[in-house]
Amino acid sequence: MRNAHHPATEELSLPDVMAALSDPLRIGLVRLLADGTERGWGELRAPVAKSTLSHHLRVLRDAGVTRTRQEGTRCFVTLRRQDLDERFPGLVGALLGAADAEGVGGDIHLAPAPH
Amino acid sequence: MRNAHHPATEELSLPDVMAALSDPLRIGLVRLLADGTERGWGELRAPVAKSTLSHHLRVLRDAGVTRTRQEGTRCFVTLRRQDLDERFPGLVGALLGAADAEGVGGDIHLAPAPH
DNA sequence: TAGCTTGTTCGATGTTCGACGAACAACGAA
DNA sequence: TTCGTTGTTCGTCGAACATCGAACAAGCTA
Repeated sequence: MRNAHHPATEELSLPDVMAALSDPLRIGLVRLLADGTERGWGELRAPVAKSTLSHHLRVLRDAGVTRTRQEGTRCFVTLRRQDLDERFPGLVGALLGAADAEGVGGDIHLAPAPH
Repeated sequence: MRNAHHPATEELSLPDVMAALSDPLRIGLVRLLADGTERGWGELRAPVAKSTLSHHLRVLRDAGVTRTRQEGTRCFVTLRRQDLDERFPGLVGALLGAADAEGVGGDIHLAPAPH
C-alpha cells in the first residue's frame, strides 16, 4: 500500500491485464467498480480470507487495472477505466458485458450497510 | 488431436478464455489466425520446442478459442471467432486491436514458404 | 513391411498462483 | 501511551503452468 506500485498508462501490459482479469474473484471486483464509484476496502465482501482479498487487489493494482488510494488507515479502490480504455479500447467494456451476462464473480458484493 | 475436446459455444468460460489469452505466445497465435484463414500446424513458427507449441495450442483449443481439425497426419487450426463473438461480444476484437497496437506475440509468424 | 513425417503425450524441472493464518505496520481514538 | 481498526506482508502449502527432450502413435510412402 505504502509502496503501492501503480504502472503508468504507457506501462500497461496487455498479457498482464488479461491475466489479472482471468480470475472470477477479480472479475467480480472489477464488476463492483465498473460504475466508476470509489469503494472502500472494507466495503468489499468476498468469500475468502482478507489476506487473499488483499492479494487479489494487489494483482489488479500491479497490472494497472485499479488504483488504490490511502487515506489515514483505510484504502479506497477505483477502476482505472479511462487508462485502460486508452490503451486497450473496448476491452474492459467487452469483459464487463460478458461477465454480467455470465454472472461471473457474482459472489462478490458490497457490505450491506456501508457504515 | 484424436481425443481433442472442443467445448460447445454454450460451454465457453469467460475466465478460461481470458486465461488462455493472457500469454504472449498464445496471443501471437490468435493474431495469426485473426483473418479467419485456416492454418496448418507446421506453418506456425514460434521460438519454443514443438512440444511447448503443442501445449499452447491445446490450451487455446480447450478454452474454445481455436478449433483443430485433423486431416491425415496433419492438423489445421482456425480461430472460433464467431462462437467467441456470440458469447463474448467485442472481446476478441478488442484484444486483437490492442495486441496489434502493442505488437504482442510478434515473434510468432508463419513459415516463409507455406509448402 | 519398413521408413518418414507430423503432432501428441510423458516425465522432469523450476516457476507461479491461490489460499490460509499469523505477524506486522500505520493510523486514529481513548 | 495504550488500544483497536485496517490492510499488508510473511511463511507455507498444494495445485497449476511453461518448458524441454524423449518416447510414442497415426498416417503416408516407398
